[in-house]
Amino acid sequence: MPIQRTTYKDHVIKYIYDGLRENRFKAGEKILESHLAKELGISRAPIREAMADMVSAGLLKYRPQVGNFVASLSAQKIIDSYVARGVLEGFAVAQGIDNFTDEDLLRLEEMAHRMEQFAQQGQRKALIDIGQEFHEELFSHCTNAQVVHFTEQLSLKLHLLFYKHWANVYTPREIRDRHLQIIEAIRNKDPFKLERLIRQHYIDTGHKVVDQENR
Amino acid sequence: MPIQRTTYKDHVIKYIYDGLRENRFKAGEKILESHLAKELGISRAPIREAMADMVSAGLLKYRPQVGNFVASLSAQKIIDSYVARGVLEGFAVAQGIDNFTDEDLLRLEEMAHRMEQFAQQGQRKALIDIGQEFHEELFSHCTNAQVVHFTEQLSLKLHLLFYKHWANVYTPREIRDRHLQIIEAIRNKDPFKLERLIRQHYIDTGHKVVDQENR
DNA sequence: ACTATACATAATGTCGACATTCGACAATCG
DNA sequence: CGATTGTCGAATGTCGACATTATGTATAGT
Repeated sequence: MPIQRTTYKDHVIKYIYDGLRENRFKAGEKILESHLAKELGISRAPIREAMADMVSAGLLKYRPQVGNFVASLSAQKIIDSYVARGVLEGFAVAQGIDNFTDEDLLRLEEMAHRMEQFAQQGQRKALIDIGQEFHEELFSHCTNAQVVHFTEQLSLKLHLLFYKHWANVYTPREIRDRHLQIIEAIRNKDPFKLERLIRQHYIDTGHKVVDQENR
Repeated sequence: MPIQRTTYKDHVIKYIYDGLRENRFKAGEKILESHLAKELGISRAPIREAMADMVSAGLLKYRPQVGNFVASLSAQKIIDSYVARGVLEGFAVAQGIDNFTDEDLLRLEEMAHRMEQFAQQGQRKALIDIGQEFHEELFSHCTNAQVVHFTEQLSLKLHLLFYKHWANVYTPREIRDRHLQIIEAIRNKDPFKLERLIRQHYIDTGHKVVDQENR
């Protein structure tokens, strides 16, 4: 694997992203280039580039001649993002339905059960990591680069919400069963049902996250 | 409509975009910042920002410490993009199927017939403009901001190919009939068929564009 | 007291220059 | 002669400063 030289921009992106996750940058708040520049001891150039990147990722909002603001995710936008993800992932997985081997399915089943355990034990981070792994495995058979790209873009945005709420949205058994249902649909080689199932799963999750958010 | 102050970056984006359309920038070719800077008589800063934007739009490819290159759209990538667009637009239109009025449908039908005429008369630009209008009308009832965003991003990329090939991909009658089919599915209030229809339409188009490209 | 204008402050947009890194060619060695 | 290493030019990454613009405040006018 070719290592790639890390530039200041990447550090700044990570810095802002972590700040968003830790809620140090609050929704709607303006992020001053000069503040970050002084804070990180670098010039404004790499900071501008980093923020431009995060704007295109949907994490920041940019107003010309004014500056960059933390994107405020309204309930509707959250739902829209989850729906979009469901549409894309539903298609992606259904499209590659014939490429799953029995071993893939066993591995996925094992993950589903481990997720249940972690959820029972309240191990948030482990649960989220396995969840990520599960969906990466699902996606691994998708050959459509464009769909993969969009989905990754969405992941970046939704991961912030995931991290805050996902662990509380479903009971451990629900988590297990929802994932087992998907596996079952793959096993039955029913792409239409599989696509509908995944799409609906994300729609449900979106609504639940919003409910959790308005608390 | 609030006018927004135009900055150098926007001009540069348009400049590069036009260059791509006119094939002055060839696929795989490197675009030098200093070259554009001298050519446009401005500094490198706005040019860097413009190119970063086009990278996130998928029109350029960026290699750290090396520079920006014109994204070379392989046959597979072209197909992938059309498929992705079909998936998104299929969902978007189907989701808003109940919001179409009879007048909307009549207007769409009229467009379909005008498209046939323009195609017969070889009026490429008019044909493409109407086509754009048709799809905007379809999309106008989609309330999912995220889906709309992705689709706009794709439009930017596909429009380049559209502009080169679309007019030659279908016969005038095919153009009319394909669009009338979509209208008919809306009229029948059958969201599942509608979604499949639109998705398949883009998949077909993608393959035909690729065939046209390899000539 | 309220509106409108003018001003002051501060942030963004842009610039030119320097530092670092890449890619190609030349030189060296086996 | 092929491969590796060294060198050099050029392009990107970053910087600090200046120009332009937005926002808030003070002032003037009715």
